[in-house]
Amino acid sequence: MKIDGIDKKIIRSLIKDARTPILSIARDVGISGAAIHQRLRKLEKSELIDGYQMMINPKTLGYNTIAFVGLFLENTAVLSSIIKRLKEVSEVVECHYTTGNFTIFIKVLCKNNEDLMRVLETKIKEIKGVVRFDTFTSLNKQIDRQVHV
Amino acid sequence: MKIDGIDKKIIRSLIKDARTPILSIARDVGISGAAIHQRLRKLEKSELIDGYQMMINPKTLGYNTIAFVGLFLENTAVLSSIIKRLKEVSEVVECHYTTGNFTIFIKVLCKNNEDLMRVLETKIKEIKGVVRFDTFTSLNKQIDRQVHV
DNA sequence: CCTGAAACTCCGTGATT
DNA sequence: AATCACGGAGTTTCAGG
Repeated sequence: MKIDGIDKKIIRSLIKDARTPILSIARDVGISGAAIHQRLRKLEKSELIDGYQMMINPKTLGYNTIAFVGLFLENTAVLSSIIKRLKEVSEVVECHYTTGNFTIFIKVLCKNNEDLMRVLETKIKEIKGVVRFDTFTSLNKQIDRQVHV
Repeated sequence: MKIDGIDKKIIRSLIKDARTPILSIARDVGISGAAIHQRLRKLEKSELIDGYQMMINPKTLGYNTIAFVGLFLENTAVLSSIIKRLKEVSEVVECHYTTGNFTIFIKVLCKNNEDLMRVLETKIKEIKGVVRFDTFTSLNKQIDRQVHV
């Protein structure tokens, strides 16, 4: 997949604000709206673009605690069924299968530390196959961005 | 901040696709476009909405490796200058100040394992104040979503 | 908090270079 | 791969219930 400077400008505009009108990008870039439209269609077809999302600020909903939790599993644990159970825990917003000390690594979003404890104790620890876990609580998110284009 | 069922429908539509026309949401919900527009303005003012982003699929650009890296710092390390240096490393897409074993926890996006090694050895290890780090490489992202609304 | 209507802007496509 | 032109659609604002 090769993208040129104009594509980069389109992408950067839309990463910053996905609702930027095509025509306004066109004016910025200096070519017609139809041309931008064509390029965008091509980018979407190439699967470089994985959709457009409204971003929610979790703090406004009272979610103030981010934690990363590494799970240690029993040797006999069935991975797919653990993933399935984790999907049912709405506080789990990311889940990775990893190398290193852990087997599964998750990112959890909770209201506060007590809520985090509750989620870990009543929802994560209860999952069959999970032996123990290590928790890293984020006090402050300093960087949050996408792949550099 | 209190949001009702209609707000939730608007938010869910736009999380799924930030470019969904207001009028199409209006038809779904069964009220006028102007009403949806008004609610959206209010949600934006409330800071519940943190913008709209085009989502890039890193794999299409050759970025196939996600790693979480916990950094151990010298006691004398100056946090703000380390953050500043990390911002200059484009592969670092998230950075948290954490409790637990580490001081700083980052998420890194690289082309492959060799690239990850290069970034860690030549860009992270070189930062003054960073003593050592633990790396967890994601083999597979199973869940990736936003706070539940 | 909603509606309908008006004015404005944008989108998507087809024909053309 | 860009342009223009055009009809259909979406956005935004406002007066009014």
